[in-house]
Formats: sequence, C-alpha cells, structure tokens
Amino acid sequence: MAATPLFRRIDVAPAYQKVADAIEREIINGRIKPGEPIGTEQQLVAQFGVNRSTVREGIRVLEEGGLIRRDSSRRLQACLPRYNKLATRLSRALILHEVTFRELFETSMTLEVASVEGAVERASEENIAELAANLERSAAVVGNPAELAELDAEFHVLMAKASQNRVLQLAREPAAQLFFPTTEMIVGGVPEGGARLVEAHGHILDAIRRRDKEAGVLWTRRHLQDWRRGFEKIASLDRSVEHTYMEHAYAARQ
Amino acid sequence: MAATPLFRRIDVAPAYQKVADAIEREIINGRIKPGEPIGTEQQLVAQFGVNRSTVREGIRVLEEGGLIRRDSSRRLQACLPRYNKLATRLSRALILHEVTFRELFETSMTLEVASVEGAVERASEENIAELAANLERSAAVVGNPAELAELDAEFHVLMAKASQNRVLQLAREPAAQLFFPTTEMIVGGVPEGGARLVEAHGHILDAIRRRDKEAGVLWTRRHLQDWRRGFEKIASLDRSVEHTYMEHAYAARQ
DNA sequence: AAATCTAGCTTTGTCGGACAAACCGATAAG
DNA sequence: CTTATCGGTTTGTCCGACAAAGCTAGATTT
Repeated sequence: MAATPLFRRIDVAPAYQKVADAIEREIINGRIKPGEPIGTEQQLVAQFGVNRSTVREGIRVLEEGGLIRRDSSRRLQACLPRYNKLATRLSRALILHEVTFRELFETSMTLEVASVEGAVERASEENIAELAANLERSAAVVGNPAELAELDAEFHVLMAKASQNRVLQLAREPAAQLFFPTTEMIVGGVPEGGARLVEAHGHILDAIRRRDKEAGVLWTRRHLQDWRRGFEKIASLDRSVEHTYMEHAYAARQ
Repeated sequence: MAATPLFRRIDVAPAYQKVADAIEREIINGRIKPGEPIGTEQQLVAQFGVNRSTVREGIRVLEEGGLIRRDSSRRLQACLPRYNKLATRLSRALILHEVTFRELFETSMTLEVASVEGAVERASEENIAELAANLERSAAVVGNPAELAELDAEFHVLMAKASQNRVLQLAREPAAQLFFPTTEMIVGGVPEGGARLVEAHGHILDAIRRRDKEAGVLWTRRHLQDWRRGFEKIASLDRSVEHTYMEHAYAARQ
C-alpha cells in the first residue's frame, strides 16, 4: 500500500450535474422566478468556471426536467413545468411497465369521480362556460369519432380544471393520456356511442351546474362504464397497453 | 429577395434532440430491452455520424428522462423509469405551482382510499407480510417521530403496492412525496400522535387481512383526518407548500 | 497451477478552441 | 417612418486533447 493519499474523492457528482443542481436550486428557492432569464451560456461558463460543453450538458438536464426553456430567440429562461410534458414521461413509463387497461380504467374511474366531485363543489362560472362550449362543439360532431374523441379528452381536462385542485389535475394526467386516446376506437365501434357520450357529458355538466354531487358521480360512473363496455368489445382489459397503441398516443404528444 | 432557396429549413430539431429521439424510439418500441447496453459514446458517434459532444447532450436528455442509466462501470444501458424519480419531478412542479396543502390533502384522501380498496381486494400474502413487518417496526419506534414518519410513508407505499395497480401506485406518488414528509412534524406535535398512527395502521392491515373493504376505508379516512387535524394545529391548509418545507423533501430525495 | 500484480487499452468527464447559421441591435437608405 | 444592411452575439456543432477510473490480459509470485 503506497503512501496514503489522505482525504480525497469527495467530489462524487460530475460537474454538469452540479451546474444543473445549482441552477435548479435557484429556481426552486424562488431566487429566479419563472419567466426570468438565466443568462447566456457564456455567462454561465464564467460564473461556474467550467467549460461550455459542461454547461450545455447541465442545461440539457434542466430543459428535459421542464425547469428551463428557450424562448423564441433561444435565450434561456426559467419556466413553470407544464404538467402535460411531465405527464408524457409518466405515460411513457407506464407503457414500459406494461400496465394493463384494467389498471388504467380502475384508476381513471377513481380520479374522474374525484374530479367531478370537486367540480360540483367548486366550479366557477368560467369553468362552466368552458364545459358548456365544449359540449356544444361535441354535439356538433357527434358523428365524427376522431373529433369527438378529442373533445371528450378536453371535457375531462376541463372538469379536472373545474375542480380547482391542481394536484388532482396533475395526478390524473398520466393515466388520462393513455386512457382517452382509445375513445376514438370505441365511439367508432359502437352504434349510438357518440350520442351516449354527449348525453353523459350533458348530464354531468347539468349536475355541476345544479351542484348535485350524486348525479355528477352517477353520470361520470356511467360514462366510464360505457367506455369499458365499448373497450371490451374490442380488446381484453387485461392486455397490456400495446406498443401499437402507444404509437398513437406518441404521435399526438408534440 | 435573392434566388429563392426553394425548400429548406425542415430540419428543425437540433442534432442532440434527434439522437435522443432515435434512442428513445428504440427503447419504447422494445428493440432495446431494459437492462440491455446502449453502446459506448464512441459507438454512438460512429452510428449517428455526429460529434461526441452532441451525443453526450442527447444522452443527458435521456438520462434525465429516466430511460437510460449508467451501470456500475458507467456504461450506458436502457432501464425501466423509476416511478420515484419521475415523481420527484412532478413534486417539484407542484411546489413551483404553489399548490396548497388542502389540494394535497384532498387528492391524497382520494388516492389512499383507492389504494386501500385495491389492497383489500387483491393483496397477496407477500404484500400482507410486508405490511405486517412494517407495522411491527413502527410499533417499536412509536416514540421517535422521525423514524415513525419514514415508516408511515413506507406503509402507504406498500399499501399502494398491495393494490396491485401500478397506475395507482404512480398516480399517488407525486402527492405522497409532498404529503408524507409532514408526518414527522405532526406526530411530534401531537401527544399520543404516534400511538394513534400505529393503531390506525393496525386496523387497516387487519381490514386488508379480513378483506373487509368498509373497515379499511373507514380507518384510512380516520388516519388521514388525524393527519389533517394535526396539520391544522401547525399551519393553515390553504397555505402553499412552503419553500422551507420543500427543502426538507428535497434533501431526502437522493 | 492458482492467485496476484502490473501495464496497457478503453471509456468517461472535462477542457480549449473553432466556425457556420441564426438572431439582435443599430445604423444607413429609401 | 419604413426598409435594408452590417456587425456583434449566441447557439449548435465540430475537432482534438488529456486525466482519471475501469477493464483486460499478460507477467509475476507463491
């Protein structure tokens, strides 16, 4: 054993990670507010005393995490992570873990019911107006599965928004991203499927308007059970979320 | 206007992004299975025909997304995204959006009740054994708020696991990461708080064993209501998840 | 011969410098 | 006042290089 070096190797984290962590801390602690500029790469190089390549690797980490973005002119700025983008990562994880539609359905049922309960309790006039507008557009495309499916997904997003609970909004997003794209197949495959969907939405909105929680929950349950019946005509609930289906959700993520 | 270039600038995505997308596609489509090696940076340079710096930026993106990691010897390999790590990103987002404990509590109530219902229905012997082991350890540290809080968080993770629903497991994680770290403050601040917590866990486990859904839900509700009462002695539910508290959750994330 | 050591090759993390394209700002021209 | 032009910046990418750590395989020791 050679002369003991005596204290070394505490560094552990690579420099690019430290750069990312340092910037992240500033943002989380609120010293850099969303929308504020981070500075140019050159400035970061000067501040951290590392090479630009290293800074850039750190930036990529934060960018992927949704903490910073580049504005129109490509300058760096802090930003509020979009639920949507993060949820996409989670949806991807769910696919890789090969979850089944049964798991998806069960959890969505829980979360959508919670959404409607919150919406019945706390929906604002504006929330209700948005839902009403969505319903109107839905009624107009009742024969078009593709457009109707998109509006259905939006209806449920609006319902979560109307619950005024952002944690719930975020929690339902990953499952919803995988769940709702199937609507198109189902509505297209079941006669009167579109009409039933719009009818359910109508009753749900009505319940929210009347602050009638029981009715809201009842119709939300029916609505999802309808989905389930439709789905089971096409595939087994216990099959994993297929890669083929994944590609569908995937193409739409941009 | 000079001689029109006639078709250009479709490229849009920078090279490092394309590298990341290309590797991501291979993993999502299953052509590279979790655990399999991606190859060295040098090989990727050769395959994609770009510079190593560019490849490395792409790698950082995927690493942050949880799709690839470096094994003990720092070689790249595909991996299954850990819910935990992704949930950390979401928790961070929730903090930045300044959600309140009321939102957190409401959503956690929904998700924990769903967890216990699933656990009552589907918990395996192994799940029950894990919960029992946790309970035993909890009983032993009933006077130590820090350790008890950690075991409480674990109990709820195990309950979600016992529900055999991975979508639910994932959906509850972000809220749980913010919710449960407060347990320590609460248990420490309320006399008999530790004993009540362990008692509740005991009743919940008992209900799962007996497949008694009603009792399971009842005790889970009581357990969370206890948390709420304790919390309201310390702070207002309508205050946003404070930065100070955030730092607590933050330090523990590694 | 089996275990151990050592030297060399590989790979990663980091650095410095370079350049084209896009963008910004300000000035000059209509 | 609007439009065109010209530098100066900044980003995205490339090249080459090197120290530290890991791995491999031949050399050495027991």
